[in-house]
Amino acid sequence: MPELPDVEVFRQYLNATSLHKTITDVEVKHRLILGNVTAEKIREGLRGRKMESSKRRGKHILIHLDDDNWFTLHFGMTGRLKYFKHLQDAPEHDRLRLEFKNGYHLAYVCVRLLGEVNLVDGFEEFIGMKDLGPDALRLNLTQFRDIMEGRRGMVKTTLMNQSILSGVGNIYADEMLFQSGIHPETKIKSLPEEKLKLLFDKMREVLKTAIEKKANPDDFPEDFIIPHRDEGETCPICGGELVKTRVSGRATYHCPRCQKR
DNA sequence: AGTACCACCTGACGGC
DNA sequence: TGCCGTCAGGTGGTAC
Repeated sequence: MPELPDVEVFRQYLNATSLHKTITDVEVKHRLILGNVTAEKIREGLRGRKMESSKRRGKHILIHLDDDNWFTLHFGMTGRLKYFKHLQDAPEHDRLRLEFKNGYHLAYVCVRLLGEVNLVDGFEEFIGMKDLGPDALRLNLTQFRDIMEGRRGMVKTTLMNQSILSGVGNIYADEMLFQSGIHPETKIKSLPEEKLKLLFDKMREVLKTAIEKKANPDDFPEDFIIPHRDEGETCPICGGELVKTRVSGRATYHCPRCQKR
């Protein structure tokens, strides 16, 4: 689930439910989701604090606390947030749970424990620690060209490299390449200028559309490939059969007719 | 710089 | 029904 659009939706959810409320209790329910902090530090750092605002960089949410520290969330492959009142409504697999003064709770849910929470002094310090490239939605065409300049890798692998640009994952990489008519294994350096611009435009369009639709594939436009990522499914544009391959170890779907090498 | 492979985890699913 | 291999939208390390 959690690529840039999903994480942006989580951030909006957090903003709508959990800002400006005093945190009265913190429960770390599983240590594997802790980054460079101990359970003690998380508890001490959050208890009595309020979350005042949030930012997103790639697939990370950074929450500004009222003591000027930052509480960060990453969701791995299976993370999400859930705000609820009564403990009997607590979701399964919640790994961190905050309680607010109003009696409500915010759960950080992460089935596979591949996500991570952190507590850091500064925004930039965190970005540096994770070596995150510019956010895929806050990047202009010139910056995009500069970033891609001179790269010898495959286009899909490059799009998913969080140090080069952050936010694009396996699913949405497939979508923007499909919308651009680019084969996922195309070498960056062999992409003509206008194809690179098209990819930039489609990257933004796909991410923005997904956010508008609350990252729910059921509501995606008819011509999106995401709802058709499955064996034996057909291309929503030409009707041909989609092909599943593996690109840098990740399941990849494309339409051989619409995305020629 | 780029790639291939392994590892970290849990849960769902298909085959037998 | 139950066991087993395989796979899953992320990332990091290592070896080539």
